[in-house]
Amino acid sequence: MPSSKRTYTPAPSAVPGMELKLYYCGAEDCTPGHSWGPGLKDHYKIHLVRRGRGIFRRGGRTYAVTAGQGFLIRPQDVAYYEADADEPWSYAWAAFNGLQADSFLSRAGLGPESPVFTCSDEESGGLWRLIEEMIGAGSRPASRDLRLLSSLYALLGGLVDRAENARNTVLPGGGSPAGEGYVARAVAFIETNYSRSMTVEELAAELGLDRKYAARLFKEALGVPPRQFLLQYRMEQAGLLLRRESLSVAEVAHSVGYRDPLLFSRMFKKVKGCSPQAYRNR
DNA sequence: CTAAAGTGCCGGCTTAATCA
DNA sequence: TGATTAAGCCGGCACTTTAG
Repeated sequence: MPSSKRTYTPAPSAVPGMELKLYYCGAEDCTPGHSWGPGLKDHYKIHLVRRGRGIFRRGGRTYAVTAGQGFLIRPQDVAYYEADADEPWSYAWAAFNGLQADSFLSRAGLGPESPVFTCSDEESGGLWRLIEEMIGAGSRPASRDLRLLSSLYALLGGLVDRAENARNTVLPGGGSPAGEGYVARAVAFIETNYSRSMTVEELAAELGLDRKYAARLFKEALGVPPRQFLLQYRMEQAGLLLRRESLSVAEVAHSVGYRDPLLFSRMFKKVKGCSPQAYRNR
């Protein structure tokens, strides 16, 4: 009888650990002035501050972070953080990576330009508990991997909910300026749509705002207009892709939303100061 | 070269604060 | 409590600049 070979190859996203994978987690009551960095990591890491305060620096900006807030370090971010000298923070962290990590974080409104988030007491308590669960998962080896992944998904789910709550509570007279929720959504939209030809008009429609008004809020919050931000973001991504020798410049161009490779090269040179080919050769 | 994007100015609308 | 004023939000219009 001829043997019939039967195979099943799951899609990458269905392989446990490819979509989302926990690297490590922990919690610490820091000593005054305790710091890390400046340095970079090859994965995502979320810190959640339970008590005290400190600073987080990334991309030339410094953020004061206090209890109830958290911050995100992204792969290849040059980051630095330091506990306050008088009221050092106690925080918990979860480090992870995976194909879906970036898109989940975008949904949570956490992008390169918005690495700090603020929770209500209730939200913060819930997220803290999840990290405690992760830390405790080691005591049950049989189900450890499943429990860790489950808690990690719940943690990201909690962050997405938090972003949604923040959006709904952003009203005139509320704590933060009305534009911030919109801007976080705009950044998330750009991060998930940069690889195709997208327009600012489309971005504004996504937010339910007039194009000009959306652009104004964007520039006020981030200092650059939306299209400029999109351009820079595309070129950052292109730079990463160019380091992979296997992709041609034309393929990189298409990957970051350019139909015309010549135009891509022109824009790349404008932003990075050298042609894509020269950039790769370095 | 054209369409899209950015910007300044203006004015309508809503909300909040103040006062008679 | 109703009128008045001030401030912020938001979109229209007209114009210039720039990406594609």
